[in-house]
Amino acid sequence: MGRGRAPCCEKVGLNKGSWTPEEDLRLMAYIRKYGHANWRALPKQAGLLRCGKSCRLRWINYLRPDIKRGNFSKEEEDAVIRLHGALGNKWSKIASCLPGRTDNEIKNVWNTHLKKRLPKSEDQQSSPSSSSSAVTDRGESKAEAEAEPSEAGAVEAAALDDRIEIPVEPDSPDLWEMLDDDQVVKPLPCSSSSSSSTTTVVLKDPMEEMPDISIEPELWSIIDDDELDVAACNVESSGGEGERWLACLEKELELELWGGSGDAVANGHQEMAAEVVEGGDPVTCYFQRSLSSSSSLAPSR
DNA sequence: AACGCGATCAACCGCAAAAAA
DNA sequence: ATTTTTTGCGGTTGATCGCGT
Repeated sequence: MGRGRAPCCEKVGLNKGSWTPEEDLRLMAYIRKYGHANWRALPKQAGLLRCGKSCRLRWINYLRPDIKRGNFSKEEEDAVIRLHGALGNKWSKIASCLPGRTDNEIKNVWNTHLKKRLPKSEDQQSSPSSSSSAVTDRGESKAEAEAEPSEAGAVEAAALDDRIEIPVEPDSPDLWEMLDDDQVVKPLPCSSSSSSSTTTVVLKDPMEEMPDISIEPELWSIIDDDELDVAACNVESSGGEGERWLACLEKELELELWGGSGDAVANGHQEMAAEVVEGGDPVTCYFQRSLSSSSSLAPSR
């Protein structure tokens, strides 16, 4: 092993600053397909000129599909104030009590709105002694709110009205391996009407919470360069370019991941995994593969 | 219309903790 | 048990926007 602490990434030649739509696309596509087991290796495998740390931050604070966007409600603000009184500047702890809100977002809201709104005396008022009765905006106990997100399933699921239900072959372990925990709400037993050999997995709909992104024409040509058949998406034009792009991404990924039939799709994933190991660009590979198999994957509508 | 200023928020930086070797 | 690597956290910065003068 090397001496001393290695830098988190090779800083030279890496992009900094705001993320471009193409970078977002690459990161989303990669994580949805392969997850984020190793942030350090992720940028290279995803073909991103970014530090792993930067990718992680972008995913957690912006691209994660369960991010709640928009202004904080009064209840959320109250919860932040109470929790800050109990926990102090433990933004990640506070964020864990507010599903869909990130530590960064809460920190910003506190520093820009809530801190100055509080009377000076009230800064000390919400003391940790009140923590036993500290409740979130939904009235759950603090202990409950701090439970693992996956264990707060009922609460989380209640906030997710729109989902994608996808039949998955139970005897395709590689498919299950690729299911990101963040994406899976819960497995559902199949109804009697559906095939007895499949299990339905409920994914959060990433389209639901996505911000509007205006897409430069250049991005389409970039995607075209990767041979993504945009026209095949056939998304209604009323959705706007951002929605069109995201819907296209969603459709492509879902179709490639789940829409194909059985073994062919599973074999494709194994091949792709091998390409990743060999240092290829999985996103580009994905798009290229998508094209080559588009005849069987093309949406019918 | 132009300028200055404050507010907002995404992203970066450095450190510490946790995990792995 | 120690060292190295990776991840996560909190503080801070910088770009952008909107409002007032």
